[in-house]
Amino acid sequence: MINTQDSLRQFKAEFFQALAHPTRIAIVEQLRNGELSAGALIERLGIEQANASQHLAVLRAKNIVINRKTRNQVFYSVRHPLIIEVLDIMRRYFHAHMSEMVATLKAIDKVEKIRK
Amino acid sequence: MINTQDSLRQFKAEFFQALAHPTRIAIVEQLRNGELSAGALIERLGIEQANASQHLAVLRAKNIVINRKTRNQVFYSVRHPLIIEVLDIMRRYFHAHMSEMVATLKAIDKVEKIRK
DNA sequence: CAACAATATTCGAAATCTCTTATATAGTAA
DNA sequence: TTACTATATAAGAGATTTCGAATATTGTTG
Repeated sequence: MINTQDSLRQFKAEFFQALAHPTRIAIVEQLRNGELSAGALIERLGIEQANASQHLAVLRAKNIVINRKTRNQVFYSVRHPLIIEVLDIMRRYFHAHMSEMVATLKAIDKVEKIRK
Repeated sequence: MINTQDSLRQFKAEFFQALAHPTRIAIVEQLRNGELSAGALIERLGIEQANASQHLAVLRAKNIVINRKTRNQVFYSVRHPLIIEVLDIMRRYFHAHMSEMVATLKAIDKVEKIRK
């Protein structure tokens, strides 16, 4: 038996899966300030053309990016501003996380010094 | 050459990966209002004990949940409130997404009707 | 101690993901 | 048409994820 809750979780899981790769996160971040062509993305990220195209296909499949074809170029952009918002929260989370990790390392260091 | 940007993206990707499964999202959602024992989670989610334990291990490894052992039980809780915040944004994103999907379906439906 | 309860870990098979290489498609220009 | 540019897709190998079954660990109780 499948309910709305399950569908919602499935949806969220697929969304997270789509962003669960450094290259795809880099793509979305590059598109933060507006659209870029596939070629521009490839140049900025310094990755293989086929690889970039595959990652873009993943992001497209999950509706995280949309594309617009003009002449023989394809321009990509982030489909919804909330996606950028999620990444921003992640940055805050990362910083909070990092602070804690640094604090923990300092504490360990202190203990090490006392031991000597 | 590895820089902070890359580490940050790696970190974000691993975080997303950790949440990229319906069961793990369900776990975090169950822990939204406070800690629960592993047993309580298993009961609420209706999944295999070993499976739950494996998913909890993934969430632990990425510091998304923390645990506290008391007697012969283990109580889990979400480590950082920003994680809940991310899921909340996801809910908003989902709803925005759904509205668009419904709108699209209605539009298609309208076209279908006009055709007949 | 033995038996039990709660949870974690290991193992192996199936599914999924990621990368590189090769090829296909579509638009443009000569 | 042929050649070229930009992008997408297919195919296959290797890595990772996921699950259930079995087993291990740890704390409790009699």
